[in-house]
Parts: sequence; structure tokens; C-alpha cells
Amino acid sequence: MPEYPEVYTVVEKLKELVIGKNIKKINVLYKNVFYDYNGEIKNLTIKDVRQFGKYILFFIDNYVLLSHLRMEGKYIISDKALSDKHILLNFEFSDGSYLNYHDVRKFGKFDLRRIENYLKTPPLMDLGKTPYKITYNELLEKFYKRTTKIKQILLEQDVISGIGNIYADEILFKSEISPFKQASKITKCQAVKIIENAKEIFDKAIKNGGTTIYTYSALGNSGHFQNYLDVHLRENMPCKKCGNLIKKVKINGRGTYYCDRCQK
DNA sequence: CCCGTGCCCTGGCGGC
DNA sequence: TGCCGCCAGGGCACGG
Repeated sequence: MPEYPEVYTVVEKLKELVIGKNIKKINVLYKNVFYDYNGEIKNLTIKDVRQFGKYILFFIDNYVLLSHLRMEGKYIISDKALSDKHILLNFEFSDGSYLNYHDVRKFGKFDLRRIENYLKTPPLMDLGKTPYKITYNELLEKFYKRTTKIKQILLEQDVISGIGNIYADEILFKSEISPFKQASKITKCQAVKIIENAKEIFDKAIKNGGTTIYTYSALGNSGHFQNYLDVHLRENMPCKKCGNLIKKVKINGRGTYYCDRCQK
């Protein structure tokens, strides 16, 4: 499931591969992946590719094309059109090559905005800052009055953006905070830890090309950070800090791994 | 505003 | 071997 480090990795690859390419047209092969598309992108050039939280932004002349990979979305470059049934959309370039969007679960989404207002409309207008930009005061302000468990709050992209289910577990483990703790009861010291550890974990994951669990890959390159996960997917295995067995529960429908001795 | 629930979607897996 | 049913989960639409 692509989170900040995986999206970062994909964007770096896309920059190398598609900036400067002319899009002859975009073919939507599965309607719901880009349901209100009206063929606006025609003979236009990709000027830039950027990351915004978990979103990939393609800057195409006066348009910004938003792409969210959700669970299993991935990009594949090819010399000719692919007929794989999991390819939901492709960019047909004027040089004859293609950028294909592949998504088995069909959860990913595309959305088109004008460059003048892409930051002033949903979903980007509602996104919180990433761990690299947010301050502990801003975070505490978001936690204030929230009675929900901290694990759930860290997944809310309007609170802090870029964290998904895997890294939320890793951040809370490293910060020694229970996933059940009420967000409003997080202390200043703990907010600082959450931010610092999120940055450290993201940096290390980016260095390792992201986390590959199940199917993630960045244009064919699998990540290696799964080998460095401290709690996620380690149910009944010894805690790397204290040896206590890692527990697995569900919080708001999300699989949550934690050490009930280290995390208070 | 805040919170909880259910939906989207399908490959893979456990159980029998 | 085959089939059934359930699980995985990010973001959003609801209803309370």
C-alpha cells in the first residue's frame, strides 16, 4: 500500500521517464478510475511530476492530473499498448510509447484540475502537512478535542499527510505510544517524537526504495524496507526492544500491530 | 464539528 | 482438486 516513501519513489522514477513527453491522448479503459474525464488531455506535454502527500501530480501544460494509487496502483512503461486486464488507463505518447496504470483492486483514482485552482479544490485543499513540514504545535492543535485513538488519527490525511497503515504502526512503536491512546491525551513530548520518528522512518524507507508488501513496485523496482519493519506484520513474534510478543488487533477496521509492554 | 460504519474491488488463502 | 467465504484497506459518503 503506497504511502509517502513509496509515492516518493514512484515520482522520482516518473520524473526520469516521462517529463518532456507529449501525450497524444489518455485512454480510460475502466470508467470508474477517471469517471468524469472528457478527453481534455490531447497533444499536451508533461512539464513536471510532483508529490503531494500520497498523491502524484502530473503537470500537463495548464492542467494538473491527480493520481492516487490507493492500495495496489502501479505504473508500467511500455513500447506498445498492453492488453493486461488490470491496466485501467494509459497515456499514449506521441513517440509511440505508453505509460500504463495497473491496478488489480481498481481502488486507484484519477482527477483533473486546472493549474489555477488545483490547490484550492478538494482533495488537495484539505490535505494536512507532511511530517517534514508540520510542527508539534500544529499537530497538537489537530489532536485537541479528538477522542479517537491515535492510530486512527494518524491515518487521517487532513491531520497529517503521507502516513498509511504500515508506517502508522512503525511510528507509534518507535515513539512508544499505544495505538489505543486518545489523540487529545498526546503530550507535547510525544507529538515531537511522532514527527521526528515519522521523518526518520520515511527517510530510511526512501533509502531502501519503499516497502514491498504483497504487490507494490515502483515501475518494476521492488522496495526493501519490509525487511526493516519493527512491528508491522510481526504478530506473535518477539518485540525487537523487549522480547514481549507483538500483538495484532483491529482499530477502525485496520490491522494494527503493537507491543503492549513498550507502547503506553 | 466529531465519530462510527459500510462501501468500493478482487486475488489469495484457509477450511472442508 | 474444487469451491465457498472471508480478508486486505485509503478515502469518502452517510447517519447519528
